[in-house]
Amino acid sequence: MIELSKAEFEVLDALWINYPATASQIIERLSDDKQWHEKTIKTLLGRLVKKGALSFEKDGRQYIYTPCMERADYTLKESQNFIERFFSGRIAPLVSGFAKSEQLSQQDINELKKVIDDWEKNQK
Amino acid sequence: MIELSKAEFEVLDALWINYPATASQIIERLSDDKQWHEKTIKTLLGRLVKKGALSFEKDGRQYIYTPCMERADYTLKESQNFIERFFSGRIAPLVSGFAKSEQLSQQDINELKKVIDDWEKNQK
DNA sequence: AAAAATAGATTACAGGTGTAGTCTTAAGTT
DNA sequence: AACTTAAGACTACACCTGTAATCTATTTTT
Repeated sequence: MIELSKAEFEVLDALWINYPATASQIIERLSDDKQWHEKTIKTLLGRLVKKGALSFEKDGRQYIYTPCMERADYTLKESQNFIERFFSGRIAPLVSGFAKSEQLSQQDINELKKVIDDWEKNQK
Repeated sequence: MIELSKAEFEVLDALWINYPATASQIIERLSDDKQWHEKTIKTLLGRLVKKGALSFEKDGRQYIYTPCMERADYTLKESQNFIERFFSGRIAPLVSGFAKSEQLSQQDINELKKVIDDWEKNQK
């Protein structure tokens, strides 16, 4: 699995919003939430390319970036990893922790029920 | 929130198994799964103390360590953080990702149902 | 008592990370 | 044509991390 740092992930996440995209577009998207210097983001783009998380094509002297993987695939792997490390690979204890500390809303519950429902339909 | 590295967490996790405990006990516990050198573990214990994750009392020239927080509290915070970063704070998409990629067993489903059930009882 | 083992403290060191600054070169502007 | 701007490449640098080795002082052991 490609290992990304927090900051690298956030840059990739900005690209996932819509791609392919240029560095300036990505910088633009990140400017709302982050106070990152343009140079910082470019460094991170370079590192992402080096790690194989992004590819690019040249357009004049600009690069047009594209992610090398889908967000859902990446987050799934990260989730598995996380749940393995903290909950021995079982997902219910994580949810249970949220429930016990009142972190679950009725909406969360409804969504979870739907996930379970869909899963069960799929088993038939 | 105290930020722990992967290795630091694993050392703390060995202490959570049973505490208070001495460095040698922790080293002993970790020896099954890890090929860490004794010195490595002691370095990590030192860093955990410095970060405020552990405290200790002296017993002769040994230290007797105790975690400064509970495992459930720590993992809850990590979970919140994780879910915030990858799923905008909503838990269902994480579970849904597992479901879609066939990562859920019947046992997981049963456990999740129980969590939901308990939650609903608690609402009444 | 001298020697050896051991506890923790201090030091080491390469690779990752956050956060840019400087360099080089090409494109746009005057 | 000369000047300025902007794109990416390269460099920087402190702190974190994994992974110990060495130092110092105290117990054990012989």
